Amino acid sequence: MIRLLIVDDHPIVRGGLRDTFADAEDIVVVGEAGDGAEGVARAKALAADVVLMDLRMPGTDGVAATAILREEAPNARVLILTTFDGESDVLPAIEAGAFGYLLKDALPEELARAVRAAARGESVLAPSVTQHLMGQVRRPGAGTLTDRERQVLQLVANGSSNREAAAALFIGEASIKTHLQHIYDKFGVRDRASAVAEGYRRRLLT
Amino acid sequence: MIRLLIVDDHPIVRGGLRDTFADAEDIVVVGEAGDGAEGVARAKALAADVVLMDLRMPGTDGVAATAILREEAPNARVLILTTFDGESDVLPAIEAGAFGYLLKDALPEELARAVRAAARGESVLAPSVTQHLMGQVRRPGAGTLTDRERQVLQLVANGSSNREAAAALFIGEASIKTHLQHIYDKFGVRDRASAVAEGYRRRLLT
DNA sequence: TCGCGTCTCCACCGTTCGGTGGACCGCCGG
DNA sequence: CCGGCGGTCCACCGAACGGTGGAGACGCGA
Repeated sequence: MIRLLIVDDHPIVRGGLRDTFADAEDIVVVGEAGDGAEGVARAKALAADVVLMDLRMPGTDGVAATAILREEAPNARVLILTTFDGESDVLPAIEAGAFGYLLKDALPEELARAVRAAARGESVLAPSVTQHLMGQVRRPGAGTLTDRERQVLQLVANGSSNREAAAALFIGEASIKTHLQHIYDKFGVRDRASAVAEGYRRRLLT
Repeated sequence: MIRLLIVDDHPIVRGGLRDTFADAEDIVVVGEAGDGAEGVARAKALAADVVLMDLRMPGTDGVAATAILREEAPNARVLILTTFDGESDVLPAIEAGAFGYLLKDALPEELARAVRAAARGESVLAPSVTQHLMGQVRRPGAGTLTDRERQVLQLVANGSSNREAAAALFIGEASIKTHLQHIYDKFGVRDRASAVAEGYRRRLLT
């Protein structure tokens, strides 16, 4: 019998998931949690085998909770279940130790299969996620901005001139220009406006 | 008895919603749909009183479906139910004729109350939505770009200089500059980079 | 230990951009 | 019928930006 814990901040989604596993005779939902911290606590207290975890949650989010669980309850296999197939969250989640990454589009049967696979220690990825993951591995580094570059781009998107961005980061204007040049190179663009656009398209900016 | 139709592309969410209304004796879920077009068809066929509609769906999205329903089934009251409290979707949805705008954070009881209110012809808005709506009404028209301005902004986001954008639209460079100035005024920004950022935030750009 | 990546900074130059204050036209609605 | 809005265009100026080609310092991993 697989002991399953559901972690999602939406009561409706929790209800739907609980329902989904009601028919599965080899899976029992041992508990629910509404945020990451609660999820970690319950996973330990209830000795969950598999944790179905939402990514976007108030407070401790899914990635952080997954990382904590890897440390404190290594027996619990985490399955990420999210609405977004946006590229940005996949890698952090997997780095944090998630066993799978599923989309909420998934059919109930797919979910049950994924839970069983995770319980066996196998990995399950949604097709679109697999594709994206391959794309990442293929170009290691390229197309990824450094932390500093992201900061600069965010400031520029918020209306900072080079001078203002420099002041905000306590560095020289020349450094801002260098960072921007590197961003242009990585994105294949020629000016700050399209760099900002590309930043939004790659979901690096909010 | 209130006849309720659920329109959402996620089976899990549909299941959770169906569950939510199982207890309500004055509400009966008469059907479900997985996209906007299907939702419109079912709303008409099933004579739904209230339609609980997700915004983000493949194909016909919630806003489009709402607009069609206003035309073809004016008796059906549409309640938008979405994960995002992002500013961008509220106005289009309400303009399209939605009776309410709720977030999926809502508790089951709140949902039931909202459905009953909509059936009575009242409007229900999530608190954060109300706040945003007031902010919008305060500046009527301001913040909306004209078609031409959107075209210019899109070109700029794609890396065009003023000269290139002018060539693309077969107008003079001076006109591009004028359009950009108007965009800056409307957005409250000072340069093209942050105008592009604002364009993405308002979901005017893709 | 030796690279490689990251972050920092410099100078110079041409080009582009942003700000301002206009102007004219066509169209629609009061 | 006239005002407002959207679209087009003009000139001028200073400031900011983009391009180039460097360079030194640090830390991490091979």
